Amino acid sequence: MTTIRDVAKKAGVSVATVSRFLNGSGYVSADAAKAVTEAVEELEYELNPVARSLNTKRSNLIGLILPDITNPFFPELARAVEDVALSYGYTVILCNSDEDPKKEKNYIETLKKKYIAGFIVTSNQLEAPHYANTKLPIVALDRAINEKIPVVSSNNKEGAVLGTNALLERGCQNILFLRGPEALNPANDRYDGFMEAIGQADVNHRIVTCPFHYADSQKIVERELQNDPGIDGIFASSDVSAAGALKAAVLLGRKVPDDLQIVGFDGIAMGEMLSPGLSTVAQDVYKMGAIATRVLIKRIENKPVEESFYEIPVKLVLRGTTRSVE
Amino acid sequence: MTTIRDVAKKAGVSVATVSRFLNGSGYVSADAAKAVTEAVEELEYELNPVARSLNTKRSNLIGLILPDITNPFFPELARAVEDVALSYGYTVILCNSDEDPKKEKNYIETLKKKYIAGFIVTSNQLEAPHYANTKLPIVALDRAINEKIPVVSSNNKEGAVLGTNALLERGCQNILFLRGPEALNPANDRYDGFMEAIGQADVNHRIVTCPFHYADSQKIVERELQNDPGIDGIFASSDVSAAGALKAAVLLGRKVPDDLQIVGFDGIAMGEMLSPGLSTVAQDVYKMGAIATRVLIKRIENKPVEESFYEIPVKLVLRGTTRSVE
DNA sequence: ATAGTATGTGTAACCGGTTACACATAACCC
DNA sequence: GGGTTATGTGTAACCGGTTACACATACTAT
Repeated sequence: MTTIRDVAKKAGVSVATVSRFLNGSGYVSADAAKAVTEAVEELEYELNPVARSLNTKRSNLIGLILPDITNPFFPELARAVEDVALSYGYTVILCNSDEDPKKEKNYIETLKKKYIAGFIVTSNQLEAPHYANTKLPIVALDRAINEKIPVVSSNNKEGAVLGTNALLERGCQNILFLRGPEALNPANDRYDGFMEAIGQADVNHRIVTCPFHYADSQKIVERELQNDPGIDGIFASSDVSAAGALKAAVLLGRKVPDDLQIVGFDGIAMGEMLSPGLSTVAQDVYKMGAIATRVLIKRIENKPVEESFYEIPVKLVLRGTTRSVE
Repeated sequence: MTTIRDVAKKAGVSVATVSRFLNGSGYVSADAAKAVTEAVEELEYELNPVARSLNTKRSNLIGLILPDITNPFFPELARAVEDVALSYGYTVILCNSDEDPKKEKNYIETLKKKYIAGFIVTSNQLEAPHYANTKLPIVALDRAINEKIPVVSSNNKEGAVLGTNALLERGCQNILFLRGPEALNPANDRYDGFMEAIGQADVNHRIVTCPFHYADSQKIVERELQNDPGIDGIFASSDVSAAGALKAAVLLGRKVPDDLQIVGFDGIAMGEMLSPGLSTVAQDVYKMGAIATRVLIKRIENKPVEESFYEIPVKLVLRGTTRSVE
């Protein structure tokens, strides 16, 4: 392996000059620059990032902490993070937290020792003391950790208004709202949006809390549909719940969208594959991940970050579970 | 930050002794061991992995190279890899290759410089010269790179026999087989299995090559169903294709499973959410990932690896797209 | 002419571990 | 008793970079 000393020898300069040239730090004359460039070329020198890390206490590693990559919401996010990270020369470490603060903390400690450059955190934990006192750059998704940590999230409330209105405009008179877990910020924002929109309409509605879990949602909706056969619209706080609702509706013989219309929230790929296709409030997950990563890298590189709160617009995607508006 | 020298001083021994104790290498007396243990405890010393890496030229980083985490097959695999890696003290770096040899190679080179411990490679590229000459431990998924690299794959051929027979036993007389891309080993094995099973039956069949892509599969199947309305069974080489087939069938008004039965291959979570639920030949993706990771870690740690070829059994999962057998 | 600043470079210490080697003592064997 | 081997430890070099500091020269301003 060729080292910086080999390069220095070949170029006839000192290692300090080589290092300065390579890092663009300090003064290097044109002559020296040329000699070093040539030596690097000839020796096919490549800098050893581990050696560098050891004394700069920095690296180009980014930790991506998310609850579970298996949750269909996260792969696209991870993909975005990885794409952007790669384009800036960073490498992504995947950390499934299972929403367990111990696991999160453990990862943070472990990766700190590796001089990790920063973290992107998608966690549902509302309290996160272990993030607060870290000096490391962090960007949060969907959840504010504290004022100093930038947050990227969807415009959840507006999305919920959009989704609710989609059902109202299509004539729903008896709407079931599947509220997400109360511990989740985004779920609460969606709830607020639903309440706002429904408050301005004169229709029946019922609110049920429902985890972002397929089978559970299906069961809950089956029960609700049996209790109240008059339900003609369901707005679910997640696509997975909406898929469960659709399944329940089909099993109970409801005609979707004729007798019952369903709108989900998230915009995961699966929605398109259902029959009928799932109407949903689609988040731009890729964009969220990409922006979060760019902001993180700016912070890592001490470049100015304009804002600390990024709200990504959502988009209503109408497919088969809603009727065309008359 | 406390260093090994602080510990040595506190324990009244040399750094060499501390290092030997910490690594379990060389001789360390009981007295010295005790003194070091106590010093470590008191100083809350934690070894710096970067410094260690620099001269051992090793790390506890594992590279996971896969085509695209967004493909529903991979999240579960990634999850398994991460779980097992974590339990052995390794950390996973996520690499989306897009099946582009340049990207793969780039990742390998980049991570080699970080002294990565090994790679798990899920690639569809049949040729992979850049893996062959690496001295790094590698485990391949679904595809043989060369004789020295262990492979973990599903029992694809047997799975295809299972899936085909499921349709035959349920009375299908005119089966459409959606063959996967010819560049993929697993797809070819599934093709072989289909051919074997169909060869022993006296039914019509037709084979169409079809990418593992939802919308494309849907289009292809729409066309096929229109050309030959007599098709009463579809065996798809992937669940995504099966989902496309199901969508096509629904759009064309075919009754599934009464007039047309469908079986997929993969066992991704989405299959359950479709209506009717997708019958499929399920791979144990988590197990594949877990085994691959364990084998890799054994190789990394120079422990004996029994075999170099692991075939994980598949399981026929019958849901709503097939009838109950009469 | 002279101080002061900008430019340019090299030496050597340092980051925090590992390990080759030298050396010392104890145990074992014939 | 003397040679071998096993046990135990410390010193210092090394992994491959970065950077503080000292020093040298060129340019600018007064």
